[in-house]
Amino acid sequence: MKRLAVITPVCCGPGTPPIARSDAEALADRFKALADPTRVGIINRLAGAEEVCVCDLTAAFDLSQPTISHHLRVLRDVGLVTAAKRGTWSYYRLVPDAVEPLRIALGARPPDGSAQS
Amino acid sequence: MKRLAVITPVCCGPGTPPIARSDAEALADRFKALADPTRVGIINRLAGAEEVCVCDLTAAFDLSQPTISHHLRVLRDVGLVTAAKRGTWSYYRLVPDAVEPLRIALGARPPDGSAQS
DNA sequence: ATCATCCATCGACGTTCGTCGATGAAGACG
DNA sequence: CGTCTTCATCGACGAACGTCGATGGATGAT
Repeated sequence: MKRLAVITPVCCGPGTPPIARSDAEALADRFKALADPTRVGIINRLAGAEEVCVCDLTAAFDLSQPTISHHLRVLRDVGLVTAAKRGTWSYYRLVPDAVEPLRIALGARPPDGSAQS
Repeated sequence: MKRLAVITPVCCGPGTPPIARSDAEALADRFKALADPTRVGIINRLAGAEEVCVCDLTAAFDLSQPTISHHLRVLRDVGLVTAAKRGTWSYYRLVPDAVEPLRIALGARPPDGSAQS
């Protein structure tokens, strides 16, 4: 399991001090979780539906079931997705609060009120 | 050198068809370039200034000069930054158009007119 | 109880990655 | 010219990653 620190200010601006090492690591861990086409595809599917069953993902990706399970674990470990087991099936969904710091790090304005120098 | 295809629609929405494999690969390549704390730090510095000299980066990161040069090459290869050599020095800057598809893939609304189903 | 389905974990494999020291090209300055 | 500085490339090495087949636990159906 990873730490998943709450990433503090994070972004840009001509006068802003450079990012802290620990924040850069936290961001890099999340970006690393997105650094694979299959995981990008999984995230994309999760973004298009409330919830997705693992069985649908194994069907969609032409990879072995353990491989899909592995990718889901990577995404879970950095907090980008959560799993919920109901009956025999596991359902995954996105965690918007984990995605947002990434957008901000890429220069997106925070959606509303947030610390901004 | 990598392909750097123009990433087409890309995002989300309940009825949207899943992302194409090639688009997922193009996105993953860019995310992979961000999947390292040092490169996140470099991008962050580039976001905070018009241009940054390589000499400043080697001074800032406590890594060897070849290592910094390697990280810059990774970022260049995916088109996230560009280099300009003036005299003895090389200056790097961000390429906003390469960063934007990543924001969009993470669910940020495109800033103005863009294809959106 | 038996069997089938869904899915997570394990162990192994080839590949890719991050880092370094060494080297060399290009320009600045005597 | 020769010498320094700046930076990119090369080659090597250990660590991390993506993939798979095999295994096993949980649940549901017969």
